[in-house]
Amino acid sequence: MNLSVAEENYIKSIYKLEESQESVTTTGLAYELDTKPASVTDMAKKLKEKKLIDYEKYQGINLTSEGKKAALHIIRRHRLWECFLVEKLAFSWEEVHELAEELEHVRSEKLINRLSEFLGNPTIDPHGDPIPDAQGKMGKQRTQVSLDQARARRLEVTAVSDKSTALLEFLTAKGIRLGSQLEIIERYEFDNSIEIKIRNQPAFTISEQVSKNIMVRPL
Amino acid sequence: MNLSVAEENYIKSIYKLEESQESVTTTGLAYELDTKPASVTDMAKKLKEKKLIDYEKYQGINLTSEGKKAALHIIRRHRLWECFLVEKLAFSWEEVHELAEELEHVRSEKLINRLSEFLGNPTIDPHGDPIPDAQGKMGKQRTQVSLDQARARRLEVTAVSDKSTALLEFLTAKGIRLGSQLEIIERYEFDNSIEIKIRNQPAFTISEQVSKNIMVRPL
DNA sequence: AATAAAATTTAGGCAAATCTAATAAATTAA
DNA sequence: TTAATTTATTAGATTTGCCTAAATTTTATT
Repeated sequence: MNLSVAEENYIKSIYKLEESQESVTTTGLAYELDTKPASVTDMAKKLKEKKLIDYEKYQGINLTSEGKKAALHIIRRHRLWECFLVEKLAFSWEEVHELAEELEHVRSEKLINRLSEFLGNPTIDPHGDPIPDAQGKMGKQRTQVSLDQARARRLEVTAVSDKSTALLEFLTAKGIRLGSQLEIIERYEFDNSIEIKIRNQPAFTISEQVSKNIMVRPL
Repeated sequence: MNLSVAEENYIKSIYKLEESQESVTTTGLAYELDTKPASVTDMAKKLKEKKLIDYEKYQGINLTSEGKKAALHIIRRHRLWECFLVEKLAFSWEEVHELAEELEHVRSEKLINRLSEFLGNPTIDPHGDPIPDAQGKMGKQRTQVSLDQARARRLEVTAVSDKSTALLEFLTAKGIRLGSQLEIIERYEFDNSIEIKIRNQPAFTISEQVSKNIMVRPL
């Protein structure tokens, strides 16, 4: 199956939305891809034709198993390039997403498998997300919840959902990275902000918007 | 200046043709890009508009100094990726050209400069071609001639002009690579074929078509 | 110099991916 | 359960990059 860059981006976004939400809507996908609903409808017809999605007028969009397989291959490429950029070229985690968005569209099984090998077949990327293997199989996500819903008091950061430079720069500035050990000091019901503390540094407060995007596991 | 992939490929091909020939014609460029003359005319108008080429109807095409600068940046990306593929991912020299054709279109100064550094700032690529530096400056090509025109008897292979898999596989099969030391045994005027010998291996004959594409320097 | 041949350009079209504006369906609210 | 609102789709254009066929210009030949 030969996909255009545009088609690959649609498949990837549909996968991403399916992962978090229940249903993928025309408007939601348009928002995710920074395009217009009319464009999404057009592309939906094409992807249905290629049997990558199930789609009926007004009924929303779902990846077929073939679509899912395609998505996992794209995600594999994306995450392996992110690893390369961070580990070999010393980029920081907030810089790699945009670059990987471009590199992921170079379609060569051999290239990507060699790259994986070169990197020691990593299983998680710089944002804590699992990397599908050559067959598209993804290691179980470690049981993790977002920080705003965590029940334990002492937690370890396992991943970050939002890959925007803005969030990642903020986290870096606050000293939060993968593996950071946090202690919840206080939860403020008014705006759902949380006061947290890392090691023996002074405590600070983060908004709900931020805590929703930090994935953690109890320590 | 933001160039599309198509525009970058045109610029690169024009540069390549200017390097070898004297004038770049519509038909020649169409052949190089595996497209039609009419398409070249269309694109010529666009590139002229962008001040990357000098172009007047029926008068052929020439890169402006800005066009040349753009070409050197693309070539730098191409050749650095080739180095990466060969040195880090263990690809052979006949496999890397096609992959680099795709990777070269990822436009990030930072990425390419980090990559260069990671590779130890190489100055020649796996086919013996010089790599432009970050400013687009290229180290002088070592004085080299193609094998069919070489006057000395003992020669060293410094580069290969044609990057086709077909030629490179042939050379590999014959044991010819960068740095190989050749001895010319005989030249046959009839078809301009040449009998050569490497080290203490048996001599063999290569066609003019092949020898034209092997660059050498006298030993 | 006139004509034939080759090279180049123009005209008109097509496919991909997008857009805006208009329409239709589904959902929510009154 | 109508009406209002939101969501989704269609219709019709646009841009980029390419094409074929026809026309034009340049170059080569007699």
